Amino acid sequence: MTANAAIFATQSCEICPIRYRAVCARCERDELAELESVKIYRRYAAGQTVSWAGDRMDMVASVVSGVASLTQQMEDGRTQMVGLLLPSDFLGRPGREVAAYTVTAASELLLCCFRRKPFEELLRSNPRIAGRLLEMTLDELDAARDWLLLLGRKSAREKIASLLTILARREAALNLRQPEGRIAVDLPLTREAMADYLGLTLETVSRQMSALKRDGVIELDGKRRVVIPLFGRLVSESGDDADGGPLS
Amino acid sequence: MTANAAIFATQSCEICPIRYRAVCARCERDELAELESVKIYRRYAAGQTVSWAGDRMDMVASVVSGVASLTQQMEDGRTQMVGLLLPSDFLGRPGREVAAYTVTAASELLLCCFRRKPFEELLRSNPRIAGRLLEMTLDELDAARDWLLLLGRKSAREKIASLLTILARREAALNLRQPEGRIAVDLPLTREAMADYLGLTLETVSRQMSALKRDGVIELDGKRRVVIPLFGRLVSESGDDADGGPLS
DNA sequence: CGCAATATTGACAAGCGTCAACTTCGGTGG
DNA sequence: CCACCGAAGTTGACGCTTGTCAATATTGCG
Repeated sequence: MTANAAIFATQSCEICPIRYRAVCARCERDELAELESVKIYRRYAAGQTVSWAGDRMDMVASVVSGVASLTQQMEDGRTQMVGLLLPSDFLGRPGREVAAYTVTAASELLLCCFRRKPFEELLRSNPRIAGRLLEMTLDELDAARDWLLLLGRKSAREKIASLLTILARREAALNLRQPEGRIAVDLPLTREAMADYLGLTLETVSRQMSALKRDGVIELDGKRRVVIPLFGRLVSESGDDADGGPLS
Repeated sequence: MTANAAIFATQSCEICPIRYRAVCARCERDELAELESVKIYRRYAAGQTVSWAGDRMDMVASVVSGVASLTQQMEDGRTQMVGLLLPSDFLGRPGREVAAYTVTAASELLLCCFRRKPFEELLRSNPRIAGRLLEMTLDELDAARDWLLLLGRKSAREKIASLLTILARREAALNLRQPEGRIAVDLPLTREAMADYLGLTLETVSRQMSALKRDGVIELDGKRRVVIPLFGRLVSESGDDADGGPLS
């Protein structure tokens, strides 16, 4: 992780907003105390790069608040987002020296960082942390597989509807609710970042957002806030079957 | 895992072809003996379904030989492959009751199966198995992220070249070699399965295979064997930068 | 040898990308 | 408080890549 990140004073794990969803979720009080002594908070401004593909990676981290994106680039500049990290998600790969992807703060971002080597030691010694990381990695793999379906088989309109559905579900999950009826969703991504997520151009994203608005599926409140008058309607536009699954 | 699979006699783990790559790779002799007493081999014919999305999943398994595919389907029938499991890959998700994807034998397939519940107990008690599974899951997540780039940003021609490159690398890895110069690769997939992997139609796959042949990038020896006169040429057609990485 | 499954090829159309002009937003400084 | 400016977003015209539908060829198996 590179410089320019503001470093903040350590705060108590007990009152941490991601206490029960992050990699430390299963830890007991005494284990938290151990983590607390070695963690470092880092804050990044929207748009700032957290680390470049190819950089040495000496840290792993949890996203405390904000949104980070992982992206991959081809030589000619074509860009694909390959990870969208929301609060409680884990960043970094134990056992890897060199970052495989570029990490960018999509919005203001707060990370809870650990030095990689000591964290790897914890993974070996603490089955609660190792088990939770395995579970989170399996969840991420499932999410990646849904993303494969989105990229490989969905139309531009379905892709947009799917992304809005995902964001609505994650936002609702933080409030321990199911999304339904009329809801508002924050869009922490620019049109270009949405395009990189969806394998589209930003022009196509813009056109399909306009089309969904014209058809009454969404309303725009500024550029970065979307109101969904009827959540079920959006889901049916996404091409997925209704429920959203009993997963997680 | 459903019926119709032939069940074979237990064979020694010591001489297993995937001994040093599978989930059991780090186990010691005595641990292998424990696994040996509970494993069951199952064999499936090409085209046979191993398990349907939504089925109860009471087993997990390692692919011993052959190829299995994981696929996801939309209500209207659009199909996307979301996993291609080759020898040593792990099948199933500890902690999940119900299969999320349909598993099909793409070629003749031999699985080394364990009942899920006892395997979950092993994960808790045996850090060698848990650690290896975490490592394999992280590798799969990386592979899925490369796949996202392929689906989101590559042309049909680049997609085909990428798939052939992946298969060549995996086949070479089994023989502990680096692919280079003139090599032959088995194609364990039909044109339709290739299309499902690549997010294309089978017609586009067929056309691009013909184009690569016309341009001298590949030669066809029957439908299911591809000769690559110059591996580097194929890689440059794939859109990836040369090396293929020091990964794994 | 014949049939069904698999693969190839062609003609055409649709969806999305490209290039370009224009508009809106949001923050800064006068 | 408002005017200005650059960044972000929208819209239009057009063309290319890939999908669709259909006919034909090839393969492998009984």
